[in-house]
Amino acid sequence: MSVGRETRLSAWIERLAAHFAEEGIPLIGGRILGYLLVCEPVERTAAELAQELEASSGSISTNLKFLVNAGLVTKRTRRGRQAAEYRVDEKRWADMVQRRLDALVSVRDLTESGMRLLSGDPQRAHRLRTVDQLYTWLADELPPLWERRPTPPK
Amino acid sequence: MSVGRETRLSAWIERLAAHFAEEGIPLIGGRILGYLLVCEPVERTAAELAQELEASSGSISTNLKFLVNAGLVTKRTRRGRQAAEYRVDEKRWADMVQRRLDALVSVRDLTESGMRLLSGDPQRAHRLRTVDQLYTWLADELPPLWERRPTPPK
DNA sequence: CTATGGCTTCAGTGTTGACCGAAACCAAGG
DNA sequence: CCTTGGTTTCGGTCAACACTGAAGCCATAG
Repeated sequence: MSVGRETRLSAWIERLAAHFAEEGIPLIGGRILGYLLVCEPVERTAAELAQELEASSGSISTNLKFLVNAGLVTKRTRRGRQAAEYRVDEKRWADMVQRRLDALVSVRDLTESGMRLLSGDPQRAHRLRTVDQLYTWLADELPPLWERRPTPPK
Repeated sequence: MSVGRETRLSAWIERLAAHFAEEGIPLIGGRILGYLLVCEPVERTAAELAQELEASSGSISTNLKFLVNAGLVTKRTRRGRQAAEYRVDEKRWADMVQRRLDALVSVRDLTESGMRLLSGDPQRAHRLRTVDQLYTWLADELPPLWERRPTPPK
């Protein structure tokens, strides 16, 4: 006996949330993201999310604020509707990825200033130089590659 | 009146540790890494690290175990020496970076399986498709780029 | 075999952060 | 102005984790 699509999607949402939990995004925040990526219709109110994800209204509020602030979710209010509607802004997903790449590349600033402190003692700088060269290569390669990324039309 | 190089290096170590703390590496672990990158001579015992970094022997032990396990630090024991000596293995730093890139790319497995669940409903899959295309591009580009990385001679 | 120095283990402490649920707050509608 | 439905704020709980320091463990030296 096979399980329904919605059940599978629940499991999928949970896996996605677990992945991002490891990267520092709260579990409920990850669930919201996953749910908003696949729900129909695309917009949901905070109350609907609380019920669907079985989370407290407080947690939903906190995490929605976080996601809106990160740009991944947009909030829309409408005249005549007391409830705000939330939806993912899938286009902004790239921003999040870019932030992660930037974090990697930014280590180069550290290795670079470390190398300056050790200038005049190449012997002692040897270990740090190896690391610095790696990050210098990353800093040279990643940003241009990122720029060549195909942006979705429309 | 200017401060000495060792003082500056202490501050540098602290900045490095702070950076990696944000990425989930314990503060003391980060300090050990930074210190082992620039200390002279290159090898230190756990006791020396504890004194130099003003941390408890327990913390040093735990974090050294963690770093050795991650491959970033190697432990060496010598006949006639009761104290083991630790040093950074700067070559292995690339492994850590690769793990981070892999974590990014691995999201593609999630988006891919999500797309499968939504096959047959392209309308509903639209948001996820946008995200999936981004990670597909990353999965196509990053591994080959990484392979082209110049590995240090010697 | 005993003593010594150093490393690791472990129980305990303090802190951080996610989460909950109730209370306060804020429209919009009667 | 009061009510209603919804959202945000806030105090409190709980679990996870970094860190400490003391006790235990090992290996070496005498």
